[in-house]
Amino acid sequence: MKNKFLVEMNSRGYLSQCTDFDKLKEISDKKSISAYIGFDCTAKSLHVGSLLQIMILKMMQKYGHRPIVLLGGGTTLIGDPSGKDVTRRILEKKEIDKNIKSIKKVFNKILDTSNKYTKPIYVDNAKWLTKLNYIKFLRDIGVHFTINKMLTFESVKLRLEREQSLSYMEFNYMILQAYDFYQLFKKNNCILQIGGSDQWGNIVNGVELIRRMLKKEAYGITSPLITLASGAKMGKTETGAIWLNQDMFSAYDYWQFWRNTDDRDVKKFLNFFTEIETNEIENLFQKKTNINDLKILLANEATKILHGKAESKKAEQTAKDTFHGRGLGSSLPEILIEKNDIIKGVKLLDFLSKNQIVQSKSEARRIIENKGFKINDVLVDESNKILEIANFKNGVLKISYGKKKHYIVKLN
RNA sequence: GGAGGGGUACCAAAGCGGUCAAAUGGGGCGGGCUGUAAACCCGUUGACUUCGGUCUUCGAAAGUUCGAAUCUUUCCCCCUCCA
Repeated sequence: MKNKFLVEMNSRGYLSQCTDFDKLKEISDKKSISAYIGFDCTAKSLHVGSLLQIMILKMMQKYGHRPIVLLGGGTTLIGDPSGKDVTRRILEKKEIDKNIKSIKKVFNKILDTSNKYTKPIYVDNAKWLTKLNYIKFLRDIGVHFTINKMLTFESVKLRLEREQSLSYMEFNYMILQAYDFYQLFKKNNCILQIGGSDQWGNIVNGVELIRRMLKKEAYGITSPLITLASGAKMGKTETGAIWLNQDMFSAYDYWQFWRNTDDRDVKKFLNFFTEIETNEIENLFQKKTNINDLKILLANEATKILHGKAESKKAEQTAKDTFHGRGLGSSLPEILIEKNDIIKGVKLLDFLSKNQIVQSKSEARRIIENKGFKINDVLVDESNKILEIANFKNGVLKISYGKKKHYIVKLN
């Protein structure tokens, strides 16, 4: 049962680099192991950029291995310079703790929490990092790191080359991350650290620290950087990030995000973000299944993993109603409005900007001029349009902004 | 420490006394075509507006002028070269 873990990692494309693939395979084939991934807690929610890592943890569970989720309450206090060319905002502990609580929700949704052998363990490195004694730390841990080597790391080199400042605080990040791995190895018998490809240097540091301090072997794996066909960065649109927490990004929007995948990325995404067997995915493509059906499959499966089957079904139905029928989907965002206000007369412009559908009235005007708004599928052709009772059908009205954004307005 | 170059909208970059709410390109948004994709084409991209205009923007502050992104002064920040 356990013996396919690394094989599937590979076939799904989760695997980029590994410190010792054969040895790790040998170990993980034989027994259940624990592996950890660290997550950054700079925001209230993770976004799809972190989803690949979470999928890896989920897959481990399938093969009987135990995921350890490190929510970096300690390291977030410092800020990882990897992949960043500017120092990040420094957060306060209180804010970080709030973020951790919020981020945890997503893991509990995606990962299997019912099996006591593979149930995820949550750790917060603030627990040990904030208690470190500086001198002791330097003597015990610091001796194992040479500045010579640290300077050769990509994250450091990049900053130095561009003559962008790298504070001493940030410079220490990699040591702290290595120390995390050492702690988890010792306390939780965690022999593997997984991370994005930008984490390779940090992970290797941990492996080496463990070898030096404990004379034991630990392992590291990195997942590839996801590249989109368009060349854009995964999960970040101009409008904002694709958040995983439902209160920041609805299940319907999430479903839509996957439904709108570029043709060229569909196969990759099915492998990355669903649990459909690799050879089955291959089959679907062999059979030349309609690409739009595959996108729906992708949206359904991906949404199911994060938001559950019911939400996923609802989103699919809403999409069907909205795009193929003329109905009102139940997952569309709803806006309540007082009946009395409507009787008095509400300017469409005011309504749109007040409810954050657009940023300003000027923007709303422009979009109306560009034929961008519809009320109950009828084009709005005057910018001074006033919402009237007559526009409501059974107390409900649909406003469409472009082809894809729809809002249900209900009388209160 | 010395010499020079520069900070313009989401980004890049022009403008260098009025015709500048600021060329052009990228990105975004809307429309067309389509398949809720890509490519392509068109429009749009500071706010408010009774659609006549009005108000706030070109690193910051002060000044010159009827009038400043453009000139002057001070300050802040970046970059290049030399030591």
